[in-house]
Amino acid sequence: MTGNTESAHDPAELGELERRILLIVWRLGAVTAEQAREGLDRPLKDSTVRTVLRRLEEKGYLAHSVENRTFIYRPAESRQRVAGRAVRRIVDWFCEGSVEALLVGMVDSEVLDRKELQRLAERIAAAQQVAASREARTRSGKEAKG
Amino acid sequence: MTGNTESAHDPAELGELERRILLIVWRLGAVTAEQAREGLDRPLKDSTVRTVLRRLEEKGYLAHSVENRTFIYRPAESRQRVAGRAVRRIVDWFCEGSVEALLVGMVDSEVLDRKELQRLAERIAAAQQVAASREARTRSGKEAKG
DNA sequence: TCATAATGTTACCGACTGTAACATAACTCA
DNA sequence: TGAGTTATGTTACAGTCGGTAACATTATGA
Repeated sequence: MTGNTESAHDPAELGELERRILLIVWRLGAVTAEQAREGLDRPLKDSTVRTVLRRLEEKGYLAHSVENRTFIYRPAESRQRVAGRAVRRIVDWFCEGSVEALLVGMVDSEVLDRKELQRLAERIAAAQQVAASREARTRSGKEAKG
Repeated sequence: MTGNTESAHDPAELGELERRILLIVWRLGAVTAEQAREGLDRPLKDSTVRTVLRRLEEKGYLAHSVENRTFIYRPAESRQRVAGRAVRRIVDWFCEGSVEALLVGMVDSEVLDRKELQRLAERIAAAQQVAASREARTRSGKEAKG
């Protein structure tokens, strides 16, 4: 392949098992390899699960701490944040950056129906409140961060 | 053919070159292998491009017709439709089916900012008009079709 | 020190993608 | 009609990634 410089991580790059395990971590908040293993429907070897957890950490989805010699994995990012980036990428790839075009397309392809749109509009109104207050808070309190 | 009528493919499964070529087809509407090749920034062999076009057709993104012995590739689905399905999948995977949760997450992760949300809300209003009239049209005029 | 419980390391296989060479068929024109 | 041109058909190979796991090593506690 030709040298690909960009792209930190990308949910699309996740395999099925990786995704399932990631979901488990999101659901439980913090897990040991053993707990993750138990959360699966299939019986997989301990080393398999650990490998996947490690890969997820390498990819930036998880972080771990050590507690009494045992790795505790936690999400490095929220589900929504990851999903949001994934959507952003799709928009960039397929809609030339226009979120609106995407939404229109979703309606057009009946991925979204009117009812959902209605609720969406309401949610957006609410989200705008959130965004506004977040912005304010960010400006006042989070200056330290770059 | 894989007699699978729906949800067979997934934009995330596209490689870089595949995606680029698909975008070219979407942009031009209909292309020959040669035209697609010319649309690329890199100089690739004709057979390479044809292979990718064929794979895209196998995956359901493109369809072709023959015109004077020459294959003309056209999109099998609109960009937006594909993007919409991709988003739907992300929502299903990462937000447990809640589009609203996704939107909120996008705001939360600053993938969407307030300005975009504003425009989005406007667009949604417009899209609702479209959806409404589409529905009406569908009910009244398209009855004849099976 | 030995058993136990963790983690570390390494590997293999299959699928997918990028990339292309080589083979074949059909059309055109002299 | 035969050859050149132009298109498609077939096949392949190497690199990467994800699923899966065995085996090695280290630390802990009795």
